[in-house]
Amino acid sequence: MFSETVKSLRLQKRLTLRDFCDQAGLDPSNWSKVERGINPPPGDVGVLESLATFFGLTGAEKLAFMDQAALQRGELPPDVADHVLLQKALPAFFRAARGHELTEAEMTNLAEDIRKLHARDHK
Amino acid sequence: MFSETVKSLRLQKRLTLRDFCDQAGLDPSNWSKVERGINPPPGDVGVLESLATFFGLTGAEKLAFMDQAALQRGELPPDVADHVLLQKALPAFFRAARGHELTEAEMTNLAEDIRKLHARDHK
DNA sequence: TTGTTTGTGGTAGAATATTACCACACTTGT
DNA sequence: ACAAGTGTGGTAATATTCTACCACAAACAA
Repeated sequence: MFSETVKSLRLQKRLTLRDFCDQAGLDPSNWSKVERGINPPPGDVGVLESLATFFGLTGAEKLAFMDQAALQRGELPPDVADHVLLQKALPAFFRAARGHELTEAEMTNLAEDIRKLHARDHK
Repeated sequence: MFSETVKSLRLQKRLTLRDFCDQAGLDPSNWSKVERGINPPPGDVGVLESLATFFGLTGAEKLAFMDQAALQRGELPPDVADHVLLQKALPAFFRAARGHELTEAEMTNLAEDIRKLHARDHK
């Protein structure tokens, strides 16, 4: 997820791994492993933000980027982690989905339904 | 969440903190902080499982217990963490809820709606 | 071949996070 | 007052995670 994303973003900029790391202030060896999912994404939010800036990500794109990093680390995004009410909904969400074999399309639909539900509840 | 849960479970068994820790093989000082949310819940799954067993939790109760521990640590439950398809839905879920002030009741409804949606999609 | 550039593996060191130890204050009971 | 039991604060020790360094192999070029 995060690994594929950062690699593809780097390649879009036509940068070699070393050049990219030079410009972004990262260690090439470590980053090579990050891009392959061997090492975890950086945990430091500052590093992630500078990466997002480097790639020109803003708004929703940037948020998704940060979320991907957290999720690949097996963590909750920081703003979710201290969103008390949202956290209360998460166990129910896990319960609903756990143990089911869902196709990717079904999952996408479910996610979209959630969004719509939310919009309806708050119109 | 986890902190309140374990404290209330211990009190239900009418155990002092020290007695409980003796029986469960935990350090009283650390556990005191865990019950107050100062120290994080144990990260070791084995420890959590033996706690669940000690409290007589099984099935859904046990899962919820494990989820609470992970969430209070700001982590995803391990089985969720490597549930690829579920992970794909999470960013959408975060996006849907982020930045909104939801009442607890609304959150509960949302969670319930998710459950129903899921059931419908798979009937 | 020789030199460069690319990505990668292994691992030591640093940085963090977790746990355990010890001493203390506060109660309660004798 | 004393003793025993309760929970807690501070911090040292430990364990874990993360990062950076170095050397290497493959591909490519001169």
